[in-house]
Amino acid sequence: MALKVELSGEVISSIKRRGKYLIFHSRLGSLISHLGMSGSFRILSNSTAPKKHDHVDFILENGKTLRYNDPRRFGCILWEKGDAYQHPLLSGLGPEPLSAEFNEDVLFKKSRNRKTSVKTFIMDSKTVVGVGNIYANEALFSAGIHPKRLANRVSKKRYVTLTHSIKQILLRAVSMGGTTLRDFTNEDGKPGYFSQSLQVYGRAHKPCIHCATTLKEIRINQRSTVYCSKCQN
DNA sequence: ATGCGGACCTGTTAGC
DNA sequence: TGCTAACAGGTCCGCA
Repeated sequence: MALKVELSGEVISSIKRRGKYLIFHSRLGSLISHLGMSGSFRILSNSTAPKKHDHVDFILENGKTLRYNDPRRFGCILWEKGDAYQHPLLSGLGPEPLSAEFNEDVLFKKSRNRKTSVKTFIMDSKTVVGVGNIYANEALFSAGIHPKRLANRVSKKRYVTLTHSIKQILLRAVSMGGTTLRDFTNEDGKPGYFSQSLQVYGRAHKPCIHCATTLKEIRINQRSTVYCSKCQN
């Protein structure tokens, strides 16, 4: 039972981001979208023929079309006529990683009753948003913390370091246009260059850049986890 | 409440 | 070279 929304003539008043969700605001309500692992929005001329995995077009009055493409279909587009931030997918999200609300005190406090691994903990969107598998791996290496260490067994001092690492890695990755592993590109169709700066992710069985120990790879929650057994504990 | 495994879907790559 | 299996950047859900 699809929800039908009449958007003809509606004005997109703003486009915001919360975590990895995009929110298109208009007078009637908000469109909430997530790109999943493979989704993209592109601006095209109205006459551009659809290609494989194009799913949604927003025909704009300036002769352009905003087109949503998602091969793997892990992404979504939802309509919320009320307050988008009260939507169940958004209401429980933790702080933005680059905001002042994300700091060592908050992270440490949240960790105290958590018996899961610190990697799972920082990838949990209720803890903090924006830390995906790649950046979790990189941040833990940078902070010298073993990914399987329990969240409640990480000291305050180390959460200070970890908080700093998360912020710094995300800032650097964003400034370099993100991390292209396969086919991700930015709005100009160019790849992100942070993959060239990755220190552990994708480097399993290669030498640690600090101590030359062979990097180990394990699975945590079915996600690839690479770390240095000497530098991280 | 928390933690874990499974699910969603398709394309690419690794391995036989 | 060709087929098959495993794996991939995310995150929600349901069950224990």
